[in-house]
Amino acid sequence: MKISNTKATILTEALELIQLKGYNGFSFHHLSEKIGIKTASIHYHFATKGDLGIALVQKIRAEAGDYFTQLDRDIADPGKRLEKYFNIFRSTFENGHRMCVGGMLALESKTLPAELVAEVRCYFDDHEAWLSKTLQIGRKQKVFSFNKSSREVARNLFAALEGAMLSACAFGEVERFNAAATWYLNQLRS
Amino acid sequence: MKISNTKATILTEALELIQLKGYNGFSFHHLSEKIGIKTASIHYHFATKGDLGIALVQKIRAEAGDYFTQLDRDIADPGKRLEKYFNIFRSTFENGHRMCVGGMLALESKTLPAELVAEVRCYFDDHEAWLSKTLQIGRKQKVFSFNKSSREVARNLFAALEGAMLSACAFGEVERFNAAATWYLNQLRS
DNA sequence: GTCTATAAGATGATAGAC
DNA sequence: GTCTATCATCTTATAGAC
Repeated sequence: MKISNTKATILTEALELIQLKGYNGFSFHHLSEKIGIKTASIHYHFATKGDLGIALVQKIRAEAGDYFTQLDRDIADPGKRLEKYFNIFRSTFENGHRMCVGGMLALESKTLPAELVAEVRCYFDDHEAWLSKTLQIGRKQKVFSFNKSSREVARNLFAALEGAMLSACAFGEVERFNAAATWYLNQLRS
Repeated sequence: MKISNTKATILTEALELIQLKGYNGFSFHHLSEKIGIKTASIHYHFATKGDLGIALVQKIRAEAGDYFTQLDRDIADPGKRLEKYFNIFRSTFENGHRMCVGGMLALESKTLPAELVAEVRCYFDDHEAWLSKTLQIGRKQKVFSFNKSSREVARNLFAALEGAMLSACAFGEVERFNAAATWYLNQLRS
């Protein structure tokens, strides 16, 4: 689907603001100053703040889906594939110490509109489903080794990755993410 | 140190609000309604919202310190000690799906006063230091097994626990915390 | 599509009476 | 210590001109 320039810019800047300050930590005014547009104009594109949040998560979910397809197509080894997947998070943090938007919104769940919460859960589902599939393939190829179901391990791994991002954010240190991610990966390798 | 009744009540209710909605998701008005006191009265006890946050983290740090002492004294086996430590997080979540306050504030760091951020980092340091000590003892007793320094593993483990809480909060499911925590623990056991 | 103007409520904080 | 009253500011959102 084609999205107008302004609409896309709003989503891009809103993403950064949420990753840095959270949904409750940014306002239409912050957005308007970053973009150089009045708050009323933002409301033209997104009726409410909740609508903006929903559109934002839908957009990043679609982008993640495309990236998953790309990883599956371009990288044969499930181990390398997983490493490359980890880079999404690392790059996010390296780009101004941003948090994963899904994890950020997850912690703010109790203050968000229900439809946005639902979208955030779909975000988790997407990642966990891809991880599950990748882990399963890797186990079949003897690249990974684990006892529980791939679905459960995927959940644990994704949770751990979110925690690694949180820890990195707490101190502003990428190294915290890297060390944790490496540890998790080594636990899974055969 | 002795803390007046009202002051203690404010801290107790503020803790719940932050664990549920985050620092930016709660207001003095929310607090005042829960406690049955006017917002002006809260300002008598804590000059600013930041001061309230700082006092709150200092209080829970002190309580955690007491609990660490208690665990070290009462539970001989490092494995059991760690399991019991995990219960802090489990109970927190089971009590109304609350997030760990340290992890919540960590993600809001970029919107918090500097002194509060420093306090949050001390909170992380406290937990990681105790975990490091416990892991080291456990390794000496062949209860745990790991290659890296106990300090690094402690960081990875604490990050993973925060992630497990985040994941549980995302879906409102304790099981997500339990499954992740069990997995982490099994990775460490000899 | 974007603007000005404005509404209506929330928010952190203070002054001064009781 | 707690209250009423009040403040300045911020926040989401709308109406209507351009």
